[in-house]
Amino acid sequence: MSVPFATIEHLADHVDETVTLRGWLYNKSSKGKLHFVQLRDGSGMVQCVLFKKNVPESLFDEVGTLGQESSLSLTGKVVADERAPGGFEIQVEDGQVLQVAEDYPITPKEHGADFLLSKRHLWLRSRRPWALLRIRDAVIFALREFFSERDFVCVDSPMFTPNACEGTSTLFEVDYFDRSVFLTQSGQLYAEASAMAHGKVYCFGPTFRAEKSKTRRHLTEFWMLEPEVAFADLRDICDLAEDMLCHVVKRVLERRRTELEVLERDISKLEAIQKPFPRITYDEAAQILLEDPGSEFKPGDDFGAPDETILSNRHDRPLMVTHYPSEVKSFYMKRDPEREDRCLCVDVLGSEGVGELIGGSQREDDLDLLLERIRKHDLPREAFEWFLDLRRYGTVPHSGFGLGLERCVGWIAGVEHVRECIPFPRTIYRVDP
RNA sequence: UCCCCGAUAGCUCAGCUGGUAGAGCAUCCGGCUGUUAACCGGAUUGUCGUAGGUUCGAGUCCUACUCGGGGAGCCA
Repeated sequence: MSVPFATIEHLADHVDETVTLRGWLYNKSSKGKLHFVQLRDGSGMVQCVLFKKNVPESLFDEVGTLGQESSLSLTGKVVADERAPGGFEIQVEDGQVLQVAEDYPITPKEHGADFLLSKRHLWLRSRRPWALLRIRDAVIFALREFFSERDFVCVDSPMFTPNACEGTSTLFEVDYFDRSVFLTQSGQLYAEASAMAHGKVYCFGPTFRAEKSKTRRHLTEFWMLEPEVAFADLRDICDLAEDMLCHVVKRVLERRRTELEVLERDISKLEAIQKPFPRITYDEAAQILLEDPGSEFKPGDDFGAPDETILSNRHDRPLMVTHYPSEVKSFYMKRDPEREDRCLCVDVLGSEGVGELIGGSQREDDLDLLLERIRKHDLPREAFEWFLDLRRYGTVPHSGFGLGLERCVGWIAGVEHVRECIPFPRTIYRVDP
């Protein structure tokens, strides 16, 4: 008689049945003639109980010597037991050890960030990274679902680009046959081209910044989702960002409860993420900061990270700040027709003081104005000719934004550092493993 | 590029005004039929980041360097 395989995630469907689980030994404690094995199989973790009198003696002895992360399969009856973490346990009858692992470096005790990152290929197996990357998966799925339901087409932008989108200091240069090209730092310009073909598009892929940033909010390689919508104005794009964030949070709450609990996330903070998000202008935000003794903000400046924290901490949901001074923003953003020194842009600051999650704008759709800005910013016009074509042939008002995936995951999961929100983080001083 | 902090056992750390190195965990041995980071008893564990300097004597003080962490700027 063959025993069916089961996954720990779906054990509730197999109560009082005998199943075989295949996985790794996460932790073990022995009490003489009794072993408790915490088995993980990728889908979850469950306690397996081996009584000496219930299993083959060789298996009992062998399990007694197993080190952390040894691979094995265990067969037994699934029973509900209040004493077991998770509510279920396996009363083991038989099993097989696949490999005896020795001296696994990551113990159940505390470790430092440097050590864990140097062992990232193994650290992925630990509870916290496991939960976090499953939340990341749910965020990605929910984002694609959201845009698909709204008839957006996913049209990805290239990774290799011939030139900078804004300046050249933050680009990684790559040998490309007999010339050099750069790794993209934004898919936006290409997304604008795609939007003129499909109306509503988004691109989603890795993005590279050679900035020497060393903060909890920065990676040199991160994932960015960038929708671009023809005929949309600033207000449309703000509405879109708001709906998108609400959808993603709702889905994570539905599908990743267990993982949020592993991270000890305060669920009520996520349940508060509902429409409408507060929207204020740069000038209103500036007024708040000028009255705050904790801020060093000066009128006309962009907001620093501490300023963003002050602003976002005033609300229990994301804050949208619009109409920044044109001077501190990019050349492609459209000016406010009512006030030339302000542009039609929005930054979305996550709640709980996490800072910028989204940056977006209505795009400049007038050829002459765009030419003038390219000149003013000293950008190489030849490189932008294809982009200018979009204004020559049927230009329309259009808008878009960029969402930093890892920042979004960190915000939802309540995790401070973005390096935990991507499987293998790349930072200025770390590209291994 | 700038500012701040750190580097001692496999891991996390302690080591006072300078006097030849310590704990917990991991590992190994023994005990235990309900553990939740199990517990109890025993054992093993070191180029104190590197190179100079001061000193009778440096883990400790000084200088430089290397590596890493946090932050600023910039951004998502």
